[in-house]
Amino acid sequence: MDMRELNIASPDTARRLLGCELVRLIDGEQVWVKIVETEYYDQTDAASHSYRGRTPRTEIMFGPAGYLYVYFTYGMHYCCNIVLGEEGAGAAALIRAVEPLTGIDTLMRRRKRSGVELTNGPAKLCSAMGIDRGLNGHNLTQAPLRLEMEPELDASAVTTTTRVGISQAVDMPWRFYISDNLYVSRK
DNA sequence: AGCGGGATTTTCT
DNA sequence: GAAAATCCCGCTT
Repeated sequence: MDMRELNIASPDTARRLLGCELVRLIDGEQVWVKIVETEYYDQTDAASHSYRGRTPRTEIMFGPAGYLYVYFTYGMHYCCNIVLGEEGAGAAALIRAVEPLTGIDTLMRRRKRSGVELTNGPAKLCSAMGIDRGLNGHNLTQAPLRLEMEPELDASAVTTTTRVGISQAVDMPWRFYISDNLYVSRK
């Protein structure tokens, strides 16, 4: 159960992150959340930021696994990924939804929402958890944002679908979510 | 419940 | 100059 499992650039690794936890230290409180929805992107994938090779934005995506890749989009939102694969792979798992476990008050203060609306989307969870440009390139073995590996979920608990919000490579079945989880962005 | 538009800025063509 | 790994609000049905 350690982060070396992230060194394989494969959709399976994005699925593997389901059920793992993120520990965010913010406003003096430890906020624990469980990852419940991910999508896989890599350099061979026309929908991926890494598709056209290294750029200033995608530099982190081409680095070692276990680091956070944060991007800004639609002039307004941040989304975060966990970098996967060996250096140079340009692969990552977009975190699309998480389930809050502790620190819900802290998340509500930042998000100005409650219930599933706290974290049931990639930009929503970044807003709730205070993830922005400042955490781009952050090493997830360290505070203030840590990844905690958990046992792999049984395949029967996971749903696999095509990805959300893209216009290229729309048929790749690279979105994964915990089937019965309320925080999944959409079913 | 579902559709359409606006917000707002980075990135690449 | 246009599109973008999104979200929210208001209007219609």
